[in-house]
Amino acid sequence: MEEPRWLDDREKAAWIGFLSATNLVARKLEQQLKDDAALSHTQYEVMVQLSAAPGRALRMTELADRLVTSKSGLTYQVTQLERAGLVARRSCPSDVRGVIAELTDRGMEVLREAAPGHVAAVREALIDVLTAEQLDSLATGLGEVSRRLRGSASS
Amino acid sequence: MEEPRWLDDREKAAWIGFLSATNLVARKLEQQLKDDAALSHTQYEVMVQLSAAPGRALRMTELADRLVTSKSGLTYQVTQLERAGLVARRSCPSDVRGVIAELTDRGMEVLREAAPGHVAAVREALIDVLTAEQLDSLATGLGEVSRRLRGSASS
DNA sequence: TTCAAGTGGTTCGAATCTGAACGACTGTGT
DNA sequence: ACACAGTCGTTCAGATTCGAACCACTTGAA
Repeated sequence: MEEPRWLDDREKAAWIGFLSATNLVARKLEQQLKDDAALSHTQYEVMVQLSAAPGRALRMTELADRLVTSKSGLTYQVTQLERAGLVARRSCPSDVRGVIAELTDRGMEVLREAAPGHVAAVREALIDVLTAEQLDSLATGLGEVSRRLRGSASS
Repeated sequence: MEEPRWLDDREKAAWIGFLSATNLVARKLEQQLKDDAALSHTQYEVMVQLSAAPGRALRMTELADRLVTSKSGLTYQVTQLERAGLVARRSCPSDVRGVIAELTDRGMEVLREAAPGHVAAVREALIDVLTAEQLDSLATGLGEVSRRLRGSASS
């Protein structure tokens, strides 16, 4: 049994900062969206992805990958958004099994109304707190972290 | 209605990196702990906090604050850990209302067994991917983010 | 002392998430 | 053509989360 390499002080500080910032920011944004737009963060992210996609539409699996969520979780959320009239399901022309989620006009409108407040909250909680160097480090470092972690996903 | 300050490219990269790294790392560690130690990440964190506290014990509220979770969520998890014999509830001497969660010997043992694998996973997913500068930026920047966000919490 | 306001933890119901199982279909190799 | 492994999205049961309501107790002020 090898003695594990424990985290030194610098590493521990980074890890604790990451852990708590992660939770606190998520919690903050969740609340902001719930209060100001009656949306969960997941729902908001679904809509953002769709709005940026060609034809405002994406396959379910593609969407699940981008959101880093399970397929079943996405099914649930898309159903909720569909009930609210913000997203519509279409069947995929090239694959009968496939389902395409499409942002409706109403969804686009809701997103446009929600976006400014959400961006402001993101700035307040995270972006505007960091220096330019810290921003670059975050982008580069966490970008690399994400790249490596993608490609070991499942269901 | 003011035109909101949208995120520029650097900011957007940082935000997207943060978002996806957050989800991917959480998912990875959740799975590692489930597979290797049959613990959820929340449960593991409860035990880590307790193990580092004087007397291996903390008040419920204090614990909830440290974990950035709701009081009811903590009640649930502590109950689970109690059933598993890893944590015990004691009543608080100085406040009859209070409840103190204490790590049992068995809990300490389980934690000791789980820790090496978990630290290794944390290294692999995050710490060892970053350069020394990025680590410092993370620690400093996200530390500040956390500090600011604490102090607007609720139950 | 006494009262009002606040705190600590639990309980409850509702929402959400996950993995496994499923049914339907695709695509490849033979 | 044909099997057969893989993919797509859904459904299901179970686990977890949250906030609101609640009760018991504490605290501070009158």
